[in-house]
Amino acid sequence: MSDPLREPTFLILTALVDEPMHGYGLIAEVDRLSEGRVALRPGTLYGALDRLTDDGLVARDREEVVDGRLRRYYRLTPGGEGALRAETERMRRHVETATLRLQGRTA
Amino acid sequence: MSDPLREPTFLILTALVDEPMHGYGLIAEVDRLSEGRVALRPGTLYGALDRLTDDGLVARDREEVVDGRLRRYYRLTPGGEGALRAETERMRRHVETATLRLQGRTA
DNA sequence: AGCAATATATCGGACGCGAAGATATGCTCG
DNA sequence: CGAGCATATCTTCGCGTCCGATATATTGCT
Repeated sequence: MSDPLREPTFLILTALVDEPMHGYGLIAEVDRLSEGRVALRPGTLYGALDRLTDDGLVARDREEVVDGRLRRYYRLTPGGEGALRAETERMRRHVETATLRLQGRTA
Repeated sequence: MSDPLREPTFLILTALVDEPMHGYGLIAEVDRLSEGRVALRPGTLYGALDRLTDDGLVARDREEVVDGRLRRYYRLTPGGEGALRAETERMRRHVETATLRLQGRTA
């Protein structure tokens, strides 16, 4: 398999599951998804979107101009959804493993 | 809070929950914990142990010589256990969030 | 008029990981 | 008995992702 996704990348993909979003909108959505814990920075965001586009996990969607400002939308590709599912499952296993170990805490 | 732990680091801490282990032993234990999915490399392992020691998440334990070879043991510190618990909880939230989104998949 | 918010983008540095290799010892099997 | 493999630690170098900072442009709000 591939490398684990880092936290910002994981949350970007998660945010795009429901519907296409534009970059700046993702900042607010990731903030919401993470309950204020993850504040996406521009450098991280746009770098990640370029990379994910190159890797085929997201794709450029429509463009809109609202209030004279360009919004560039991105959507999750099937490959991106698959990657997110795989990553979620990987994390789920690790959480399970660690939780079990931390419960049986006697040594 | 602090930065997320990367996968190898997370598994090293998890492996040390039960009892102190030496570096080379951790390679086998992480392999087992991850069901063969994560093969810890020497560069990653010893780099991580030095870093985690500096950060106070693990500490040097006893040293043994077995068959003429030195074994340098490390143990999880209270701070290390706390960091592992926090990280596990963080991942658990992300897994939950992503799982919910992926389930309600209609768009 | 001026400042915050919206929206995109780029650049440099930090940091963890992986690949590769160096070094040393002892066990095993042909 | 000798060669190779497993055990055990450690270092160096490059890469990828993220962050901090900065740049630029437009509109809304006070």
